[in-house]
Amino acid sequence: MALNVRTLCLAILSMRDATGYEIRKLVTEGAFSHFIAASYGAIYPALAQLLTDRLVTMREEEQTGKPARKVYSITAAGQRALADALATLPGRDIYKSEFLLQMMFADRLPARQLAAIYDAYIAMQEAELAQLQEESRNMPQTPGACFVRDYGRLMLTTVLDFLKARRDRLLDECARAAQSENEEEAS
Amino acid sequence: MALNVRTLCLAILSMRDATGYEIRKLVTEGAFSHFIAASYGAIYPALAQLLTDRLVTMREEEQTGKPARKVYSITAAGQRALADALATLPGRDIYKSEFLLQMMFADRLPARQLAAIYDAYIAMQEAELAQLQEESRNMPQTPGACFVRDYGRLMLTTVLDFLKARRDRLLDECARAAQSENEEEAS
DNA sequence: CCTCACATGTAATGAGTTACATGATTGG
DNA sequence: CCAATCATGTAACTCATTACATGTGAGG
Repeated sequence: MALNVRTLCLAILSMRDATGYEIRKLVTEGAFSHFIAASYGAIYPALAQLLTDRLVTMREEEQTGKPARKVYSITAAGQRALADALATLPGRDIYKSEFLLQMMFADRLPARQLAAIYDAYIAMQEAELAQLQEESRNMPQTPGACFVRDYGRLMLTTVLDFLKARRDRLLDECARAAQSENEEEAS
Repeated sequence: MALNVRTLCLAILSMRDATGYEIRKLVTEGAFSHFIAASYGAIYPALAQLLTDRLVTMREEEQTGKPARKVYSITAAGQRALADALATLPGRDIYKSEFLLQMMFADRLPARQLAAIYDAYIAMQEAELAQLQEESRNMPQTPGACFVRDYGRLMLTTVLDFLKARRDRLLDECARAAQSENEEEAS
């Protein structure tokens, strides 16, 4: 079985108790955000499912005003299910990059736009690196977490170096390619 | 509109005419395979849609025995639609890594299994790099294609260096963590 | 005053995967 | 003789996203 939101919730709950809201935060802004995604519409039903399967338990904490927090904890059965799921994951990555597709056709894009897309991507990666740095401070120091953090840091700095080094060359080559294409059309 | 199979087909057809079968090969084994995925069940309907929208044309080439090849070509309207789609892509990457999730919980995995997962992943990345190298030879030499190829090469070699350098350290740390956890349980 | 953060959840919708169905030719 | 390659396509199904629905308290 491939990675799904249920397994993801189980994994997070194995580190600490959490509410659906907190899980979403971890997944969108926390240590997991760099290699995983999940929305409310997936997380809440997943937690409900885990509860009926008795892989987690839930306690409600009343609050004034806000709806009661539903804090989930993993059970022993959940720990076993997680270990099992982790072990049987096919372990293949899914990488979909709109940016690389755009770059593949860089010479078809108007020069102005290409530069804009490129710089926006650099900014995105830089933001991601900054966030990773931020997270590193209040992150559990398990060997796995450190490994993943270092992995992310290396990848991001490598990408950024490459992007910055190659920027002008790419823009230049694309300008030339567009020019020679125009000449061909004219002839 | 985010990246979908229709846009992907259009993009490939803008480089050269192709059949659905050929598009799938490009996407699973070719230059696009490193940052995109699509199955028959998505490609054939996408081509049919593009045809009714007149963004591509189709000619059948009869063959003895096999079903007729349906060779698709992009139209002028298709070129425009592609340029438009490429320009308006949000340009965000989707990266889902089961491997990194597994690594996040490396100390929970049996040592034997962790090593197996790790080495299998290295082998996978190595295969991917070899394939990229292979492709490079009969690849179009546009600035975009070269950029993407160099990008992929750099990322893969960087990952591989990291994975190989960190292997023994990770295994060691996880063994220690597992040991101290056992001691805690015993006390 | 308005927006953000907190906090839960559902329903409609979309997009693509998996598995099936069919069938000839070629190479080991 | 068996597996792989070529070649098209459909239907059932899974999975998750988006948008909606609801409501308070705090801070600028």
